[in-house]
Amino acid sequence: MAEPQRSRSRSRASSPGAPVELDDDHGQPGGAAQDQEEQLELRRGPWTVDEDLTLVNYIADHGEGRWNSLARAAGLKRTGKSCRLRWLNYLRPDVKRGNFTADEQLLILDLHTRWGNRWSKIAQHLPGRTDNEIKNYWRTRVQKHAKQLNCDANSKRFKDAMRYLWMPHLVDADDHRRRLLQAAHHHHAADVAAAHGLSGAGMVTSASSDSFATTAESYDDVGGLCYANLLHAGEMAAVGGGGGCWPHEANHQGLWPAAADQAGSGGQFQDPELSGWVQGFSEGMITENFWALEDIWKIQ
DNA sequence: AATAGTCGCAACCGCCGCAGC
DNA sequence: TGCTGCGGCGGTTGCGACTAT
Repeated sequence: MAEPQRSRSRSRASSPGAPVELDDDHGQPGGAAQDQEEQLELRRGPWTVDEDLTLVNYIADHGEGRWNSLARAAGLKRTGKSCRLRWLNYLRPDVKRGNFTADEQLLILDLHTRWGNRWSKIAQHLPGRTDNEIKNYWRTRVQKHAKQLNCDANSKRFKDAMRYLWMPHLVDADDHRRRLLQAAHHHHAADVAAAHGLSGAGMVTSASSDSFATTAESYDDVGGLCYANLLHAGEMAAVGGGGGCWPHEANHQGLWPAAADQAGSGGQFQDPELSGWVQGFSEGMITENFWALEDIWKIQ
């Protein structure tokens, strides 16, 4: 799928943010002299705070769309494309920042297995995440690990490793985290209830530590929603055709073999070259803090 | 403390498809 | 039907931040 690299000049190498002459952008036709004058003024490179404010305020007043005319009307010396990208990837109020949760990682792996590099399509299933962010995640994290395994990220071998090792453990991590959360909630509820001489049943409390609070927020806000998206059978059927082979779904139906089983005899994952890695993977995963992607791979 | 190497992210690029004329 | 402009997409890369030596 990798497209051959196209030769091009990279203007960003010279003085970021400085006005430069556009050499190509069919959104900027080079016909009229006035247009050429405007093109000479166009900026590239990192956005300034003032530019961000201008764009945000303009969109707040007038809404999105018609990016080229928006850029001109707002007085931004940027291409419409640049404005659109900045808004969608960074300024949009619902854009979510920070590390991907285990849920999100799992979802990305799932959807990439199914759709390949259809980043925008994948992003539609991760609320608040942009295709650019997902693409970056894949290229920097996932492909790095594929490289560590000496296989291509798009190869069957790596996909098998993902399907039978990585994804099950991410699910385990979520289950583990869910249990911890429940325990934390229950524990806290019980404490409060005891203090008030009440039964803890049915009480809704916040987690009792910062880490739990963070985890709870990310899980409830993101993971639950993602799972809800994923586990709608109708959607899955529409998405893939034959949803029965859907690893995530199968796992939740109790049909998905555990990684340890795969590492041993009789599993579907029997790549001899990865057997050592698999063994280490299986033996090293029983820890308290194993939902970070990096942790999963560190044990190799 | 200085330097080299690596990583992650923001932003750019060209290509493609669609809509309007 | 062909042309033009635009929005969207996936691929790529420059650069700052971080880490290792």
